[in-house]
Amino acid sequence: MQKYTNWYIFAMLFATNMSKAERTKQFIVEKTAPIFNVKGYAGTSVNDMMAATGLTKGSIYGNFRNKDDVALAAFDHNRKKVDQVVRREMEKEKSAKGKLMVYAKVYGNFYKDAFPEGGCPILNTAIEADDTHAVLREKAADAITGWKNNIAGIIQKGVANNEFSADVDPEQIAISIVALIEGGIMVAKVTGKLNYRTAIMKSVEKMINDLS
Amino acid sequence: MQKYTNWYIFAMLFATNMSKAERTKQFIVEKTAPIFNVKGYAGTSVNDMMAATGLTKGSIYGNFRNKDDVALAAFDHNRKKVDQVVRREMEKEKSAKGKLMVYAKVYGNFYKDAFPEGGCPILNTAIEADDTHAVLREKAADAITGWKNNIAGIIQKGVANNEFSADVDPEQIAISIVALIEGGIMVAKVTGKLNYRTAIMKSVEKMINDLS
DNA sequence: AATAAAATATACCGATTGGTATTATTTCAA
DNA sequence: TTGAAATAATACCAATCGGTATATTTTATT
Repeated sequence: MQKYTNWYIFAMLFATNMSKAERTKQFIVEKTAPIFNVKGYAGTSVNDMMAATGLTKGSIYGNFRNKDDVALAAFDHNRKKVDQVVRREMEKEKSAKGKLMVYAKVYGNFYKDAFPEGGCPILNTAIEADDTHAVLREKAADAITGWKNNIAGIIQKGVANNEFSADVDPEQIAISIVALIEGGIMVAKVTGKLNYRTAIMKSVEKMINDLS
Repeated sequence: MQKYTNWYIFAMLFATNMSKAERTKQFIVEKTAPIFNVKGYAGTSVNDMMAATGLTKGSIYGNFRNKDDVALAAFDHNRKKVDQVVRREMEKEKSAKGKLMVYAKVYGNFYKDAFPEGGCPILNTAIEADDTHAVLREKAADAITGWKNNIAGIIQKGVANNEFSADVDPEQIAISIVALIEGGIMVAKVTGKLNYRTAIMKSVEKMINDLS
């Protein structure tokens, strides 16, 4: 009579539930992520989220506990979007210098679609959250440190195979490249001047070239 | 009978009015400026402004048309605060290199009181306002460009008296120094790591040293 | 097709938002 | 000291805030 064990039924229900829930959750995140990146956390209202998704409060709050949860997921989503482009472009490069130059290219806006609306989510989140939202601030800080470690690792490999000179300080250069790029994004975005961006990216390239 | 002409009475009343009004306006700006710099424009409420000043709405709205006006004045105030420290320190320096190094020193946090609570107001305002508040965005953009011009002018003088080599591009270096410093402030603030800040400021110094 | 559950919509909540009109108080010249 | 103007405090406004409880519709399983 009983075709399925209780365990199986439970598992299927659970799995179905999860996959559907995850689908709508993903939908909400995708639609709200650019808004959080443009208006910021404090500037984005639940009404904005409803307008962006076409869903009602009940639907949104059925999938997320509160605005915070959506904002956190939206940041992760925005970050992943940039990361994917960087990783994809970096795989094409063999040399350490080539890999480092990917950052200058991606953040120098040669790949416009790399960034979500509103610019670099790490930068935006760092500035808004550093004094007001501990969890978001730590997420932004982790992103910075991870990025720095990534660059430092590439530099170290370049030193190891004599592509770069031995007396460079990988950590110092790595965090400086991060700062220069992020500062460049801010400057270029707020002034809207393309030549500012290209000038700063030239400095990034010089910083990389000075390694060898 | 009439000791004073109508014009004189009007002038005195006007002057008195202005000076008193300016005093309370100044008070409101001074007290709210750090809050705008920490919480941002969208994150700062009229209640916050009342709490910071100890004044009521009637008093605040009697001196400012709306929240916008206070925010604009607060930005100018915060900017001036940083500018004053920079200018004061720069007067002590004679050489072009010495003058440029002032930025590394001031923004490298050797003068902690130079910045209002919340960090660099130009950076904070640029990030929040670039997509949401045209007037504030332009103020931030003007600050960036003015700062860049200031640095470029110093470099040009350094080139003119052979302190720097003739083949440097003052504009390119100037905007890059701005970007590196602002990016450095963001990185240092969000991570809280002092060694990040010192590493980045070392790169600023290198950028300046490379001029000669 | 029936049913249970999951997803979404509706309607509402108290609190807070930015802002205003009015009243009370302070300031200051005459 | 007084009277008028300047300033600040009070009380109130509609709108919106983030969030919740309940009702309705969709979805999936047997």
